[in-house]
Order: sequence, then C-alpha cells, then structure tokens
Amino acid sequence: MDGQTALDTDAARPRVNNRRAGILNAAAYRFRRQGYAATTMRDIASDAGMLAGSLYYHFKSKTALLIAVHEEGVRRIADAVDSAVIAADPADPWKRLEAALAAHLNSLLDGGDYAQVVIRDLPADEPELRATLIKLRDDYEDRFRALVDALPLSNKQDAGWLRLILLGAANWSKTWYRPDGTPPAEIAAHFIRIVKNGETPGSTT
Amino acid sequence: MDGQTALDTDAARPRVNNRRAGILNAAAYRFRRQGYAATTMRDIASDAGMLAGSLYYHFKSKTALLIAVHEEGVRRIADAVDSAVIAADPADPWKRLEAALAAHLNSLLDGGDYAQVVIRDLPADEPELRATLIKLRDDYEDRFRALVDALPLSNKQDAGWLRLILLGAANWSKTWYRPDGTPPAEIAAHFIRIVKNGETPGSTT
DNA sequence: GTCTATACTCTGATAGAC
DNA sequence: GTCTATCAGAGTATAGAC
Repeated sequence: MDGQTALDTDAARPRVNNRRAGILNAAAYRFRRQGYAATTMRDIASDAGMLAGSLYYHFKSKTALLIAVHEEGVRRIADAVDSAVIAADPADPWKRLEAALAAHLNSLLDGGDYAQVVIRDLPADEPELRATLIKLRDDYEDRFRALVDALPLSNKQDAGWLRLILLGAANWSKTWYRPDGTPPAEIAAHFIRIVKNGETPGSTT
Repeated sequence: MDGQTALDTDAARPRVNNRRAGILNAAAYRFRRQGYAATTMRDIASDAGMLAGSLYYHFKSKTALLIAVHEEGVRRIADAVDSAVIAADPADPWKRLEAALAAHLNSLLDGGDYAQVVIRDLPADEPELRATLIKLRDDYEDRFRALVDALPLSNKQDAGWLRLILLGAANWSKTWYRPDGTPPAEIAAHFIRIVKNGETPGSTT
C-alpha cells in the first residue's frame, strides 16, 4: 500500500520509533500500576507483543527503560505547564502560578501513565539511577522557581517556602485524590487562595 | 539461670518479643534503605543474625513483616505527635497544630527507620496489603483533622484544605530535606506561618 | 532487525533434622 | 527456636535462528 522502502535513508529511523513508542507505552503502563520493582520485562514484552529478550534490542536494560519513561513523562508535564502559563494573564503573577499549578496537578492526577510514573517514589536501591531521575525532576521544577520569584510577596524570603509547600502538597495529592471529587483546577485554586491571602494582605481587601 | 518457665502462662509472651524486635529492626532498616521489593528475606535474616528460613517461625510472610513495621512506625510517629500536642499551649490552637506538625516532620526526617518506612510509597502490586497500610496511615492522620477543626478560621471550609496542604507539604519534604539545612521545627514554623496569615487576617496585626 | 530459546541467578517459602 | 537442604518460579540478560 505504501512506499516505505523508498524512505529508508539511514539518517531517518521512522519504523524503529514505532516499536520504541509501543514498548515505552507498555512500560509506562506497567510501572504506573505495579511500580518499577514489581514490573517484569516479561510483563512489558507481553503488552508490547513480543518476548522479553526482544526488548533488549531496543533498550539496554530495565533501568534504561525507566529513565526513558521518566524523560518522556517530565517532557509531557513540562509542556502542559508551559502551555498553561503562556495562556495565562501576563499581568497577574498569582494567576500565572495558579495556571501552572493546575496544569501540574492535572498532569499528575488525570494525565497519562508517563506523568504518573514520574511522581512515584524513586527506586532507592540504585544511587546512580536515582541521581539521574532527581536531576530530571529538578530541572522541571525550576520553572516554578521563576513563577514564585515573580510574585509580589511582602517577604521575598517566602518564595522558596511557598514553592516547597505548593509543589509538595500537589505531589502528595495523588494519595488522596479521587476522580469523582474536586477537579485538579479547583484544587489548585484552593491551594493558591490559602497561601496567597497570607502573603498579600493588602491586595484582597 | 532464670525462672522463665514459671512465667509461661499462655497469655504472656515475654521471650518471643526479644527475637521479634530484632527481626523487626532489621526489616525496618532494610525497607527504609532499599525499599520493600528490593529487600530479600535473606537480607533481613542476615542482619538479624539468622538464616532466611528461620524468619518464618516468627513471621508468616514478607508481607506480614512489612505490615508489622508499618504498625510500629505509625505507633511511634503518633506517640511523638501526641506528646508534642500535650506539651503545647492548650489555649493556642495554631501553636498546637505547629507542635504536631513539627513532631510529625521530625519523625519523618530525623526519626528512625520505622517512621521512614511509613512514608515511602506503598507497594502498588498487592491491593489487599495496600488497603491495610493506607488504613493505618489514615487513622493516624485523623488527629490532624481534630487539630485543624479547632482552628479559628474565617472560613470553616478551609480546614480540610489546610490539612491536606500541611500534611502533603510535610510528607513530600523527605525529597528535598537536607540534614544540614533548616531543621524540622523551623520548617514547621514556616509552613504554619504562611498558611496562618492567610486565614486569620485580624489576629496578626 | 526482530524474535525464540535458553542460561544463570536469585527470590519467597517449605520440610524436616537437630 | 534455629538450621540445612531444597523447591518452583521469576528475575535479567545473551546467543543465535530467522
């Protein structure tokens, strides 16, 4: 039906990515539901429609698979947050932060498997892997640093604590969030309202 | 040497607890550092000075071991928090909450292995185990419900959100806390200050 | 390039000697 | 109460057929 073979320049790798994406999807699906340690290469291979050994053609190891899923997850959350911030009112720093937080929460709570894997506790038994994963997350969270720094706070020192409270409360929300309860955007609004009223006593009255 | 056999009423179990405690300590130590899945019964047995098979005389399974560690961990955190609340000013609900949060943070961050195991992500692959563990934690967190309900909030609806923000931020702190940084009690004070100023605009000025 | 077959190690758990 | 011996299964990874 198509002329695939005609596209086979060695610089491009169109078909390989299909396979890679399928494996990555399967890995994300399993890691999210079972956790990294409890997921077997046979599980992932089965979901991807191949046998365990075949995975090693595409990924060097189970660890490499986890890192790839994390990278993709962070990328997706970051894209969602960036889009939300761009769409938000440039003149209102609090609204911009709230938009970012809402997008962050939405990704974690209702997002796909990739986003959820990022938020799970990191495997503590492999220090090198752990360092790689933490670096990925920290780079992402830097954009929240910029957002809270832009806030008109009465005490500039509070920016750091504000970031930690907001991000911490958000990341922990996966333990109590219910799909039929308060939606992510509303959760973000509540969070922001409570910390905001404390920081800008003049602007709300 | 001793008259142990004379104490052998079936209601008491004095000698068994010694061995049990040693095994539990070893399990907590390993679970904290390696996580549940990556810890083997052989690891625990080795630390406890026995062989793997011998563990099964004291505990039915690896799962039973994890539950026992969780129970002990929750009990220790709860005791620390209760003591702190009792020692706090009965007339100042905010101070009481801050004292509880400080004790909670201190247990998680500088506490022993038991407390740290409780805060780690739960094994997702065993639904029944997960439910048991979540119930343990929820029962503990109920005391924070009482503490925030006692707060003189301008909007009583905020009590629930306040609890979620504080506990979430606290539980997430293990990912950024550094032993040589801000101590737990100060972290608690910062957290409380930021959310408090937002909720009692009249009482601080 | 992709998959089958398989190697080898380690896991949680059991049975029975002591 | 602890140990020895062992099991059946699952783990990651490789070699080589196709």
